[in-house]
Amino acid sequence: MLDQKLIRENPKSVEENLSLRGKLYDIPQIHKLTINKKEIDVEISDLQSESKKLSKLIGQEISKSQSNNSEELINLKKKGNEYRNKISKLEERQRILEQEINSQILNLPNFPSKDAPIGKDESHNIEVKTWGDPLKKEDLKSHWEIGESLNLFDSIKSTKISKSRFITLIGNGAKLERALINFMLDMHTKNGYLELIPPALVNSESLTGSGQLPKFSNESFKCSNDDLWLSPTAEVPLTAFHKNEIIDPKRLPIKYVAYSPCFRREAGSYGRDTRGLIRLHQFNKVELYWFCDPSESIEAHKKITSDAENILRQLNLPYRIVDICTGDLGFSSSRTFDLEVWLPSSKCYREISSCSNCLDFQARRSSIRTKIEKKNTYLHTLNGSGLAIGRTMAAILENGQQTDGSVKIPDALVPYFGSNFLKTA
RNA sequence: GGAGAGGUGGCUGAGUGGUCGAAAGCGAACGACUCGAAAUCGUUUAAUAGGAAACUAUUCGUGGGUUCGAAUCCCACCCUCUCCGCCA
Repeated sequence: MLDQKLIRENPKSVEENLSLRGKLYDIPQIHKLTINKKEIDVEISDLQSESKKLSKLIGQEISKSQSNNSEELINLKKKGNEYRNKISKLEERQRILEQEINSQILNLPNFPSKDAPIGKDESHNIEVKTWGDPLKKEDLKSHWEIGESLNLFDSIKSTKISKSRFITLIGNGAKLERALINFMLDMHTKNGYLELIPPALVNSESLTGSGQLPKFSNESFKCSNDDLWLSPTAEVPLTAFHKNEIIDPKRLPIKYVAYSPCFRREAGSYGRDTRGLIRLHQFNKVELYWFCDPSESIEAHKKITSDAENILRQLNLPYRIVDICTGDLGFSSSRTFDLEVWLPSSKCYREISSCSNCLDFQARRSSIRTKIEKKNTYLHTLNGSGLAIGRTMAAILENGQQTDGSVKIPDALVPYFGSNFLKTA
């Protein structure tokens, strides 16, 4: 959430900053509302002050005179009543304005960072680094072909259970999924992250706090009888974990790693990635999350990205890092580095992790602060996948495929998986 | 799901219509004493919004209501605890 005061006092700069995203936002409109509300705030405060003084006076008079319906008292009460009427009328207007302003501000995305490349869409994203040698050969199988031949998962049967875009992992497929989760959690906890397993269902307030609501209600599954949603990413419960808190600066940075299932409706993606493990309504993910001092978030962003990268290196999967341009940035993010893993069958890099610096955007929405020189200050939050499990499995299957149809398991994963190769049973 | 109890500052906990943003204690900070410390004594110690400041307003789970005036009375909701039921 953007700072209401900033919009009131500096609407031009807000508008300029947001325009980098390549969309129009009606800041003058909101600006007018905030000015209007401010006037009413002052007016109400003045009237309340008067009314409070009067009430005290009445109290004093009553205790002095013993009787409580002298003519003087009746007049004073009448005056008090007038105050009350005036105030409640103003408060009504204040409430409406507040709601209007709030709903508009909650729909404004974060400011893009000055360092993010300027551009309209993903074609303007910048590749900043590549690692490893992308496997380029003809006759390479897709991961879903490999999965089928090695009987690792079944999507057809899963449509009976649920619908399309769900998967059932089978035998070694299930075991590989489990191995990947454990491997990643171990790597990150050794590296200073505290492990959390948060609830998979989250309430509306939590989704609003991290930026999924109100704008993207279409992208999450909602429970019909409760104010609960299936969490689309552990970023949501992790942000909400410290909602409405003032965190001792000595505790910062706080670094969490969380395994969680993630649920996404994938509305509007009909026909894309319909096969395999790339785009599912339910997938597992290990998520990294930082709460840090505002002065340290740029460094933290580099660190969280390299912590995610570390997993890809350990697994020996070729990847690249992409600096997301202003027009392609997610709603809550000011700067994002995507990690993209090489998928030989489609001869391209696919996103496997998105590492974002949200600055104080989520912290303000969720009211998470720290003390800096005795002043309460919104801290900064960062998140990054470390990594998406399904896509990692897809990458291992495709990059590790052998001519005999088996798949080589990356060395670092062998202790977790229990053997060097995936073969037909 | 049923019955009961309760939600007050960093914590414990008093407060059932008036000067209560809230006693007392604990904790914390600072000062005195001390070579230093402990103990003791003294002072200070909630947040938010606005304001350069003085100060003003709001906040006793949340939202409404009654009243000149609400932590206190009324209504709705949320949450926690205990007991019963059900259950992995």
